[in-house]
Amino acid sequence: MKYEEAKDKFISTWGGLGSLWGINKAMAQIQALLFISTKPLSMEDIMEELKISRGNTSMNLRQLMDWGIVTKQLIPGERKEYFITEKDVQELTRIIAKERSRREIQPVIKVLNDVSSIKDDGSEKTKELIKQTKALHDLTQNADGMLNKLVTQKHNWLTKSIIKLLT
Amino acid sequence: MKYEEAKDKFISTWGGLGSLWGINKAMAQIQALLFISTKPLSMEDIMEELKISRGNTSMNLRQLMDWGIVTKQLIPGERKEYFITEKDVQELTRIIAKERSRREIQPVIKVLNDVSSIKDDGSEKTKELIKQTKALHDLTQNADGMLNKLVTQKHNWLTKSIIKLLT
DNA sequence: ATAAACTTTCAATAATTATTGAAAGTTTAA
DNA sequence: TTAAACTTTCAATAATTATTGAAAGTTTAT
Repeated sequence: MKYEEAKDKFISTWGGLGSLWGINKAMAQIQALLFISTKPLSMEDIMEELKISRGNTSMNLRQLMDWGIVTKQLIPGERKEYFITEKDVQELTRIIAKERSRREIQPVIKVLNDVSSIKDDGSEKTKELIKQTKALHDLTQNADGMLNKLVTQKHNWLTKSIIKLLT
Repeated sequence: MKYEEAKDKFISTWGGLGSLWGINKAMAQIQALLFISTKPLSMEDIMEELKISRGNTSMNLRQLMDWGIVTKQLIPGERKEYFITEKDVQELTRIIAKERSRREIQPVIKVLNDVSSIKDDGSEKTKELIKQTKALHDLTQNADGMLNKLVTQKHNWLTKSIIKLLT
């Protein structure tokens, strides 16, 4: 496999994974492109490389910046804006996990908590609703908490050895 | 909040979460409905409760069975097929994690491995592609391995205490 | 102040994905 | 074997989501 082919394969696979996760394809592809680029890229560069429109590029870059994954890089003497992405995968994971937790998991935990807190009127179906949503609530909360802990703290010897144990 | 309202809220929230994950809304809602039901439900029951068509119900039930989350329950003397879902959240998580790993994560690991294995021609951009996809490969593989470990093994004292530590 | 260089916005359109419903298929009972 | 009871399939359609491109907006240099 040659460089160009490998690059395209990486970008399109990463893009596909993104859309599978509710992150849109263009957004994932822009991130992928920046991730393997050796230098900051302009909007023009990105449009050309991925063959997407100016508007699309602009909107998705802004989203990536909202997420905190991509930042502007001003190059002295240049009028254009250039962009770079976080290159450390550990840090990237941390940001993504945190953002997904905030946007997706937290609201679900809230609803599960509300639903599982309805008054028990003694009927079998109410009991079941309470019991099952409570179980889901606890699980979701634990999983989310674990994810944040694992991912937030820079790896110290303890987490390192735990991961070793589990891996 | 009354039972009916709580039920609807749960089903629609769960459905929304599903679509956020690339699982379609109807599929997630059917699972949610079965999850809080006190008895097996027929296709008719599901169609009526969720106001979706027969075809839609049939297809999505089949998908849920493919995933191993829902099973047919034959009721003696009844002609119709009835359905139930796994009620233990721990087990549900195990099944879903395994399935997502198989369908989504594994193919990505493979591509990352292929891409990061291209021949190093000495150029800076090739080096960067190899380095970054390798980092992503390792991370993805570790995360996937951890997920499987955490989720596959029934909780014994060790994992329980690790979770306590992390939570 | 003006214009060139660039970015953002957003209504229109295209692409994708989900849903319907009716015809075809299957199973069971008599 | 026939017909009723039920399920599956799939082409058509609807709903949703992504993308374009040109007009409006902004910033910088002169």
